[in-house]
Amino acid sequence: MLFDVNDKKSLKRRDNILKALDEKYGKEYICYLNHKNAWELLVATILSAQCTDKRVNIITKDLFKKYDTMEKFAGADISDLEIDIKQAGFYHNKAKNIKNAAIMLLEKYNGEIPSDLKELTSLPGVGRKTANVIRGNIFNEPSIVVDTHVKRISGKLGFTGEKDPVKIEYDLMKVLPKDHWILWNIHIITLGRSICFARNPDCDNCFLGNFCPSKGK
DNA sequence: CTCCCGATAT
DNA sequence: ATATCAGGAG
Repeated sequence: MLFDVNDKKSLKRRDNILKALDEKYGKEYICYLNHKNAWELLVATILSAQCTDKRVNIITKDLFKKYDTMEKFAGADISDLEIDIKQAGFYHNKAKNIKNAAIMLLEKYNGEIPSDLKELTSLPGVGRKTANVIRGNIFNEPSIVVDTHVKRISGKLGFTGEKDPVKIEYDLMKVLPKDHWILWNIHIITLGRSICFARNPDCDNCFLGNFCPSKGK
């Protein structure tokens, strides 16, 4: 049961889902990663790859005290930084990427975080998902973040049949009204962590009910 | 497609 | 033991 932009029932079902999400979770652009500025959000988002945001917030609490400027990350001893972020997993890559991203930002961007997708993804460790988090959260640019929850649940809801995150992003751009692009990720993460679990979705207690074609599966 | 990788829940 | 977690790069 795939979404069809020319089908009134599809549009109605989409609107019902968006309305239910808005009423349940609100329309505020909340962020689950603790940060005080754009750079800290970038670091936290790099760390969040294949790691819970809860764990990231534990790590960054001390990390952002020890490295309180971009310059300190740029000059960090890589072995020390690896230990500081080890609990996030993939720590060799992440430590190197965070340090090199800081260096590149200071050299090429005067220490400012760019808003352009190409410029953001040119930074080491920053892919499309991380770049869109920054664009949406820091610059308020309509952008769809396709993470593991959006990938899984957008498929369940019949909003995409794709598996490639970029194709999913383009499908969702057609399905979702632009004022819900940023909200979609926030709402779907909240839903995915509380009801629509990856392992064992709690369909019986899901407020989307029959709006979801995958109910009970 | 594979590798990177620790912490937690089931 | 295994699946999963705000993915990215080679």
